[in-house]
Formats: sequence, C-alpha cells, structure tokens
Amino acid sequence: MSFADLGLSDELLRAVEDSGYTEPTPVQRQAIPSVLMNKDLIAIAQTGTGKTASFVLPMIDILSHGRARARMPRSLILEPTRELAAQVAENFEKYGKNSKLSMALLIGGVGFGDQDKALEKGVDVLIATPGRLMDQFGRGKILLSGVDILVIDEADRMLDMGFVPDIEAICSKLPPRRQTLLFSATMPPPIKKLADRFLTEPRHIEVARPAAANALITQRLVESTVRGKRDTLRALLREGVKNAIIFANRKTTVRDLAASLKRHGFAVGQIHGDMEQAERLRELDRFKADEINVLVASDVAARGLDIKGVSHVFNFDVPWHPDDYVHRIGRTGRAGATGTAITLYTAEDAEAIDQIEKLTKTNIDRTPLSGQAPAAPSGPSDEADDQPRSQPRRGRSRSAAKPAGDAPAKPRVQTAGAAPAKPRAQTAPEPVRAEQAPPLPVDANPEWNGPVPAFLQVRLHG
DNA sequence: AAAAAAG
Repeated sequence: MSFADLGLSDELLRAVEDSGYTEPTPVQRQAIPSVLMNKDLIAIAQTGTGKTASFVLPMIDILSHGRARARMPRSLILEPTRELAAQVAENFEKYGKNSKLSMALLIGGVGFGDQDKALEKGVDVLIATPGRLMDQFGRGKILLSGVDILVIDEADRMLDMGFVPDIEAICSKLPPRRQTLLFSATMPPPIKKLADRFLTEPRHIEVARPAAANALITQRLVESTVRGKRDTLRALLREGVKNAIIFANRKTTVRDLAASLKRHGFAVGQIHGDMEQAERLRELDRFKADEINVLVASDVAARGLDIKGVSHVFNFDVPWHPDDYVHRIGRTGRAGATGTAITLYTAEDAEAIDQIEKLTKTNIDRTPLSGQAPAAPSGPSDEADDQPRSQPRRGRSRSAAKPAGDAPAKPRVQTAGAAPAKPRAQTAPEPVRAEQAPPLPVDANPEWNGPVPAFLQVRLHG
C-alpha cells in the first residue's frame, strides 16, 4: 500500500515523495480516503502515529479547488498549544508547496498586525489556538460562516485545558453543513458528547498508542532524594548524553533547574508557558540547531513536539498523570531512532510509578539509591545554592537574576557560533542517527529541525 | 496538585 493508492492528487504525491515518505501509516491509510469523500471522522490516535498528515494531505486536495474570500476562512484547525499549531502550519507549508493554498496561523503571544492582514486577504487554511481565535472573532476580524472543514485536534487535551466551552462556541458559529474531523488520544465522556453534538454520522477509526509500546525507547528509573536530585541528574547527564529534554512538573522548577545546570556549565535552555512566545520558539530553535544540548521543559513541550534526534528524555519529577509520562518519553525514540528515558524518583513517588508501569504494561528497570555510586559533587560549592526550594518561589523571583555571589564558576556568556561548553561523556556517546532509520512516519516532522520557514517568521517573530 | 491558553 502506497500513498498513490489513497486517492491523492499527483501534485500532492510529489510533495509527499519529496519529503521522503513512501508508505502511509495505519491512521493515514484509514483516514485519508474517508476524508477525501467528505465524511466526518473520529480518530483515536495521538501524535507519533502520522495523525497530522492524515488530515493535512486530504485537506490540501479538497481545498485546492476554489478560493478564499476576505475574512472567510475555508477550513479551520484547532490546536491546544501554540507550538502544535505552528507545527501543523509547517505541514501545510511542506505538503502544500505545489498547491498555492493561503493560510494563517492564529495564536496568542504574537502581534495582531500580520494576522489581521492575512485574514483580511482571505485564507484557505486557518490554524488556531482557541483563545486567539475567539479574540479575533470578537474583534469582528473573522467570519466563520465559510468554513467547510473543521479539525479538532488533540481533543482530550483541549478538554484538560478547559477549552471545551470555547470549542462549543466556535462550532455554533460554523455552518451546520460542513465536514468535521476529531482527533483524540482518548475518548472521555465530555469528548464523546462533543462528538455526538457536532459530528454527523462520523466514521470511527482507532490506532494503537505508539509511545507506550515503543521498543526503541530504553526506560530507566533512578532513585534519588528530594535534595539530591540535581546531583543525580548531573551525574546522569555526564554519562554519555548527546542531548536531552528534561521535564519538570512546575514552571518554577524549570527555571531553577535550568539556572542551576547553567551554573554547572551545561549548555542549557528552557521552555515553559510563562515565557514569551518568541522566546519559546527561540529556545526550541537553539536546541534543534545544537547550540544547546539540554532543554529543561514543562509539559508545554510534552505532547506532539517533533524534534529529530533527541537521545535522552529525563523526568526530573515523576509526572502527575501517567499519560504525561507516555507523552514526555515519546519526545525521544522518534522516526526509528533509539532513545533513552530516565525518570528520577523518590520514596514519595511509589504510587505514581505503579500507575505508569500499569499504563505502559512494562516493568521499568530500577536503580535504587543503595545501588548507586554516590554522585560526585562537580561544582566547587554545591550546597548553598543548589538545593531545590521546598516552596516554589513566586512573583518576582522569575525575573530576579541570581546575584553573582550565589553562582559558582558561572560560565561565560556564549555567543552564537562559539562552541558552547557542553559536558561530554567519559564513555563515547552512541550517536543516534535518524538518517539510517527506516522510512519516517509522516508525523515525525523533520522540518522542525530546519530553520523556521519564512511564513512562520513573519507571523511569529514579527 | 500542574500546566496550558486571551490579555
């Protein structure tokens, strides 16, 4: 079975081929023909399954006939986070290169100017997060009465984030005769209700969860103590880590941990929801460009983000919810490459770990405290500044730079191009070569590894 | 309990 068997146009097949994909994933095989027949669709699938292309590809073909009118987008895609919205936009850019579709990315955290201009001209594809979409609608900048195709992506996450009332409000402004596609990793009752209300005789498809069963990810649990976590983490980072995303549960922890790792000489960046959008994207770019090899992140980066060649994921904190664990570790082991996921745990995390093992149906390798060589202190004065705060700091602490006296051996500011002081492994790290991997699933977006395309720069950095 | 998203 190839893409050519799914009923897609020749121009589109060429774009797919140029991207290096040869074989559709299961969700693409099932979804694409049915979307092309203008059927409503409920798909139980999560990122990493090729879900994005399963709606982007047929939509490009459907929309390539006809043209957009001012302020009346012809299709609408709702995404829970700004980064995911940007990622979907890049997919349209890549696969739509032979189709001349116009599009706009409507996300918060960026100025209104460029978005207003694009909307005024008229767009075939509107990709949005709910907040900014409602905002623009309220300002009278959009008429939703011309939307023929609606995609609700990551519906269960939208629910978690409290977007369901927004989605209902948006749906009620759309023409009742339209095609609606709903994607969700799970189908909790409120999402089922939403589907019953806004979809018409949908086709149901379901594909297996990928990350939990991903044999390419080696998982480990390493015991530590609340006070010893940073030492343990640094020791592990020095064990042959090419690059790593480190997840923490709180934004304050992300900030503090990133600052601490920086003081210890790591080439580190951070990403969380309190940062400005341009900054978030810049940190992602630096990580992708290998200017930094450690990215400390909140769960804003846990789902869906496709960054090629991430060798390690660390959980500095055991995630609150076992689903989040699956999403976090799924940032590695992508596109056929192997990866390692290491979770630090303390005595208090026993129950959360039980749940994770139950969900993933695996017994994860444990390294208990007693079995560890004591983490060698690596900085000259670790104790004073380096214990996690028992209380998350609030308010001004975010912008308060560390006083110099608090920072042992602070590395010099690295200018772009200068080799950052990356701590390297004593044992040679095993390079992860995604290029040698089997054919990429279409959702594993290699484009996240390149520079931000011009159309995104305009809207996101402008 | 946390984070995310509209300022």
